Amino acid sequence: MVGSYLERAGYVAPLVHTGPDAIDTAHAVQPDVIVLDLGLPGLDGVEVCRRLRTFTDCYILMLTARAEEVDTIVGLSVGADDYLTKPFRPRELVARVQTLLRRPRDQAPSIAQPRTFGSLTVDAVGRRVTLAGQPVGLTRTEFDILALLTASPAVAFARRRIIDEVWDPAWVGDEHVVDVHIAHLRNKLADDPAEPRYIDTVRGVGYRMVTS
Amino acid sequence: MVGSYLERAGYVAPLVHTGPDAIDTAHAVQPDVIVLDLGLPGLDGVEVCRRLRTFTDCYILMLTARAEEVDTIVGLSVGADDYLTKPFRPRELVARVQTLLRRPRDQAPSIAQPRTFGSLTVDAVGRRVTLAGQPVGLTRTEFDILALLTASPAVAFARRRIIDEVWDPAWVGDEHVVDVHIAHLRNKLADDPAEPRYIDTVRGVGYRMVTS
DNA sequence: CTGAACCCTGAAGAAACGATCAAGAAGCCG
DNA sequence: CGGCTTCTTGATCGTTTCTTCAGGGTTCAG
Repeated sequence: MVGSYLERAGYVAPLVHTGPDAIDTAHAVQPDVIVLDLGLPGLDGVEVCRRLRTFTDCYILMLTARAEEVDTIVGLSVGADDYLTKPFRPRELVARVQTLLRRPRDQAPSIAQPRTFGSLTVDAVGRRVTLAGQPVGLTRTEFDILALLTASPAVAFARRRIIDEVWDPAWVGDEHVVDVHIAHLRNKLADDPAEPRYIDTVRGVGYRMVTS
Repeated sequence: MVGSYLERAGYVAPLVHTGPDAIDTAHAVQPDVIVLDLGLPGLDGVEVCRRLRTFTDCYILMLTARAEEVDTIVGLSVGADDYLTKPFRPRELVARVQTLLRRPRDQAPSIAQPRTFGSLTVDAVGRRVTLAGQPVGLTRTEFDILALLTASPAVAFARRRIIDEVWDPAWVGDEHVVDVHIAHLRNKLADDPAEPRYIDTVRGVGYRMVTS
């Protein structure tokens, strides 16, 4: 469906159905735009995107399932230029592609690099955290909070903001859940709240990464 | 809602509510991104977009009602760079804006920068204050007052105004609480009320940043 | 010059806040 | 369906922060 609409709009649109094929084909044809379905079998779509970004700076338009909004945010941070949530209308897709092609090109695509804070390393794409080289086992929520904080280390995040981004804006409940997860995080990172090396408490507001 | 989310994300986001206002404001502030609601009264949103394009090449993100797919196509053809259909989640909007701003631009994006007054630096997003490079530990209220004053250094803020903005318009109590917090602030900033370098007393009114 | 209004500041009680723990609920995996 | 992990709630405790109050200084108008 995607391919036929793009071709009817005048584009040459080779189709592949697996992640490895996508990477091979991208190498071979050097496309201007890649429409990437996150539901691709054989390899995680985000991972495909990251790999594509290692050798091409062409536009990447992601297709995601409506349910996973988090994916879209990750997608954009991983180097995608735009995304569409399913179900979408074919004309929308075509319009997006056209818009992308009207744009000037980015010379330096931003690949989500692992971020380091002292001996702490946060790999947002691989969802891995290491402390002094040792892997740290974090739960999903703990990781997401840490990923959010480390993504913008200069920003003081309000509890509500953390909830909006990590949970869902529609979430209802006590904002201080965040505190508990932060406590667990600090515990696992051997971080003393009174003398924090990683996570700062911003009293009356929320939390922020320590930037010395 | 749109404005508050963008501001929380660190952007300066003036709000206007009619098409003519949008055009005037765009002329005045030369924005990096315009978020344009197609449902704007007073002028057809598409027409507003067309007129904006006559004098600016900033990014335009359109907000449209889900029902009108045609609008989105027209919108893109008329010069919008992206669009979102309502209802959308605030995070989506912020992510889209951020993606737009990651694109190569002629000028640097105007993300809220730390403000400096002599050797005083106020970082509103990170909620950090430094004096001659040294971090200053402010309480929430102290910081909020300073952030308010520095946001509009030319404005003399009445005590009541400060309370409305920093506390809550519903707050009841003695307006002169502000004085106490100002005193603490001045103390921490080594600011002498008789010879203020940062915070001026406006007798009978309130306080204002020193503008030398 | 003088009184009244206004402002500054220190101190102390009151309120708010954050860290932590434990227990129950919910979710996930086999 | 269990067993296990993870999440959420609620309560407690120590600490920080806010507010009030009062005394004393400063400014301004008459």
